[in-house]
Amino acid sequence: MSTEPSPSAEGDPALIEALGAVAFAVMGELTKLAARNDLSLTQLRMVGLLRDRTLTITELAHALGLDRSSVSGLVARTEERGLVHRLPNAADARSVLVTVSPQGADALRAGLTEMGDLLASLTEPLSPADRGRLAGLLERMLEHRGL
Amino acid sequence: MSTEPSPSAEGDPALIEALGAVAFAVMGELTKLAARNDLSLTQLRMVGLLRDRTLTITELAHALGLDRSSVSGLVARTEERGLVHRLPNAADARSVLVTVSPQGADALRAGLTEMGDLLASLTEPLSPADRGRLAGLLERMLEHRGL
DNA sequence: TATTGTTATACTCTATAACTATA
DNA sequence: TATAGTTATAGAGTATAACAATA
Repeated sequence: MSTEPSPSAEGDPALIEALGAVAFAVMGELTKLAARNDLSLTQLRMVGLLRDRTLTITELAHALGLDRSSVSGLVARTEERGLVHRLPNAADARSVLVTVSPQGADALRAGLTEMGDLLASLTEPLSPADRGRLAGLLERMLEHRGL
Repeated sequence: MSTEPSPSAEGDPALIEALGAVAFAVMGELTKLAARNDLSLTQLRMVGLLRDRTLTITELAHALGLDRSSVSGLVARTEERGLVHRLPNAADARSVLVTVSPQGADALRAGLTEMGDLLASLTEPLSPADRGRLAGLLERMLEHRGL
């Protein structure tokens, strides 16, 4: 091994290729899944984030990695479909609390069920033991990034 | 184990969660990477597909999972930026052959280098042996789907 | 002054439907 | 008739900049 840092550490080309391909495959399937439930992928993500909590526009923007203005429109469109509500924040009159409506919770439940089926089918070629190994490896990657 | 088929085989919830989270993380990073290179993710994907071959609009649409009309506009925008060219197809006057320009090849090279760094950093918490295991598991999932 | 959310604007991506040129 | 590509149209997603209300 070189003693110099490797600015372009190409790593394992096969792994890079596989990670990218799996990411595209999973995202593609998730997008189709959301569309089947008459949602955009971003809307599904947002409803998922709100499943067990209430967030402000700014907090949502941070969690989704989007600009506040993007989230403002996203919430407006999702609210028009009756999946979320905007409530006044008693603690700060400038901000808005976004919550999931009962209808949104139903949509999320349906989406999550489908997602489970989908990802289960993706990992179907693996043995239960290998699935556990895969989960462990992925989780270690995520933990390291604070996810 | 039950003798009945499981219509909603929830599989391993931890694995499902991890797969989704990794897919979002990878896609997010790839999107930012493309943006840094002044490209959309779709444009980067397309240029990548054309790296070592020439494809028609219809073939591109199939490879990208998009409608031909979407690809038509995509190619037009990408051509405006000088990254691809449209050439007549001598074998069939109806169709168009899309190729990467030298400028597109440069952009792709830069993008791929960054992508290598990026995914290498994502898998950095894993030992080389674990990276090999991860690549093997992912590849088995992909092979099973004909990817 | 700083922050929260919204709006105006502009662009990309995507699909459906209708069209043309060619096969 | 069937296929390849384009165009018109529409809607979602996204960002930047400017703004009003509140802190």
